[in-house]
Amino acid sequence: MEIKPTDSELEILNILWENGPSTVRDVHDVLERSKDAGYTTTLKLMQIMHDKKLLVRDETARSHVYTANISQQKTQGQLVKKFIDNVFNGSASQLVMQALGNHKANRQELDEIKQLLAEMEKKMKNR
Amino acid sequence: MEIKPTDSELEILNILWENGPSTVRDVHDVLERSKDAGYTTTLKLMQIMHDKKLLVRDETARSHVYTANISQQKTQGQLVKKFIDNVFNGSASQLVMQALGNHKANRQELDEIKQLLAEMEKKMKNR
DNA sequence: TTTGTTTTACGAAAACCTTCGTATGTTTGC
DNA sequence: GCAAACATACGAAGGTTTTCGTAAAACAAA
Repeated sequence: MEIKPTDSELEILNILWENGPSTVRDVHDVLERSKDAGYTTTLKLMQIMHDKKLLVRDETARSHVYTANISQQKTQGQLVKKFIDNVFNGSASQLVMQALGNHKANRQELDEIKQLLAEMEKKMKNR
Repeated sequence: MEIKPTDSELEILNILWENGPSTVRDVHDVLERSKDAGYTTTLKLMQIMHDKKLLVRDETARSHVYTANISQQKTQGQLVKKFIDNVFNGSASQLVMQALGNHKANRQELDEIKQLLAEMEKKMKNR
């Protein structure tokens, strides 16, 4: 099952993942803070995402309540995989180098990454 | 200066970065191995990329010779930045975790990343 | 020279994404 | 009840990307 949300769709998915089930109005209010778009634009986008099964909705109330129908984890995973293939010819570590090199991570983030690396090393030895 | 090649354009850029200056025929032959597209499609794409200044070309010979006009480094950097913003709300380390978690890097790659991490830590302390 | 191959240029169709206007129906508050 | 506010549905315009057919020019070989 291929997942490839567009940039606009990703914006909406991010809001839904963050805030949980929301109406078009809810999403639009968040979107409006960073973007300039009409209400019906957001509505239309979410309707199309519903058609594409990216969202499910509860039509009980007049204001439909939308929920993301794909997990953030899985979506990010697929997008990263595709990105690595397209941009780094399949080399994950090259992507990591780029990401770490250009963006300064803070102490906590560095510690988390170090820990992950340590775990990966352990797994490699145990084989 | 905003750079945002499409996926198709990126395929061509990757070939040019890999192989150096090439004719449309050269690029198309490579492309054909992994994709199914007509020659004029590749031609048109490269002409458009030329219009967009993504490529430069030498028209001396009948078969024009195209060269990438943006560096792989810089392009990857911009794409990673945009990707992190869109998909991981700006958190580079989250991307790193995803990339490292799902794709298994080999020993050498792990070492390179460890070294990079060490350097970043050193820089943090010296401040 | 003539025929066939290769190349560029160009137009246009098809698909997709984004945006918005308008119609229509529902709800709320006075 | 009625006007104002709010919601959905829908069509269509405008933009971009991808694809391909066709024409014209350059070249190669017989």
